[in-house]
Amino acid sequence: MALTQTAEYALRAVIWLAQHPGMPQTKTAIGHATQVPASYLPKVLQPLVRGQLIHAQRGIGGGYTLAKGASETSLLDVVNEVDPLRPIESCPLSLKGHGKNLCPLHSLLNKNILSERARLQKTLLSDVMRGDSSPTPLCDLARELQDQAEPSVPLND
Amino acid sequence: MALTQTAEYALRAVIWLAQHPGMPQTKTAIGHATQVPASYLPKVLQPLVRGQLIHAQRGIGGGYTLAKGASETSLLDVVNEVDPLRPIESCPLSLKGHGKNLCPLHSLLNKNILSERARLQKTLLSDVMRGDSSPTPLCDLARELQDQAEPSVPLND
DNA sequence: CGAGAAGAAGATATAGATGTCCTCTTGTTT
DNA sequence: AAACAAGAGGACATCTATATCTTCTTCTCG
Repeated sequence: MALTQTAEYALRAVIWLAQHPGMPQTKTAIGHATQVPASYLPKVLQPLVRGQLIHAQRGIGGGYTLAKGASETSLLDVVNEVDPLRPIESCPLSLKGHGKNLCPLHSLLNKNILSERARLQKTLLSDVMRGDSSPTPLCDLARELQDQAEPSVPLND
Repeated sequence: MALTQTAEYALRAVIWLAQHPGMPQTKTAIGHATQVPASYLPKVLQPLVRGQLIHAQRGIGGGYTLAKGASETSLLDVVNEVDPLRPIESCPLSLKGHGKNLCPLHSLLNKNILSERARLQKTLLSDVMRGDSSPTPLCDLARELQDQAEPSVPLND
């Protein structure tokens, strides 16, 4: 997989937040809607809080909210907080960096990383909130869960 | 990292083999030259043997050799044997596949995977054997080690 | 044919990513 | 101020990728 599981989780959660501006979402709500383990969400989202991408509010009525507008945050911003996507600076084979001279292999691998970064950077949260081709922002399941209203008998946590 | 460590190891080893056609390279030689743990190399290379990309010869004078010509094997062929790079078929959120309808997020992530695949597929071993910009095939260290002739006192395996 | 060199294969260790749980702190509401 | 809801943070469990080691099989050479 290109991204780590944790990065995937962070993206799903933040997209969910973007879809609910001004309405704090608890970890339980987010976890349920995006199929991320609710007990793991604080771990995932905490770097985003530190990075000022989202805001966490304690107390009754609290939860997580997006810190900025959906069109001011790129997917790369999110990914970089939880799982920094670094270009290859120097060949892993040599202890001393080669400076900019990567061997052909690592030069190619680096192109992949750079292109992946570029695509993530170019894409804003607002770009993935509504589908052009597909109708649902995250996926049908999430949408269905949302429509069901809050479950009266919440699953464990 | 985009590729797993194991995939990186496999690529380094196979490139090394491509640089020594017809000369069987032992795991010790490969490991030393490419900075891959020699004790781990059989694990890494075995899928490539099964996939007919390389050939393993036992006995004195044995070792690993490339099965085909350097321009008949792509980097993707190698990567796919040790760490298959699969496109996203269906949204991970939904248990039932959505068919081709990925949500905007996974559609984007999938584009990254496809573009990575395409670049790896387009690149043949012969393309990374000699550098256009950088002079050394793998990296300086590997080249230097090669030039030192076989070490008279081999490091532990 | 016998000895030694080399890969094959499985058991076992280690490290890091992932996930859970419990306690503490913070903030809101009454 | 008291009660409670909610995130913060650390201890701990689990799973997977990575790495090692030992034994077995196969092959080459004398």
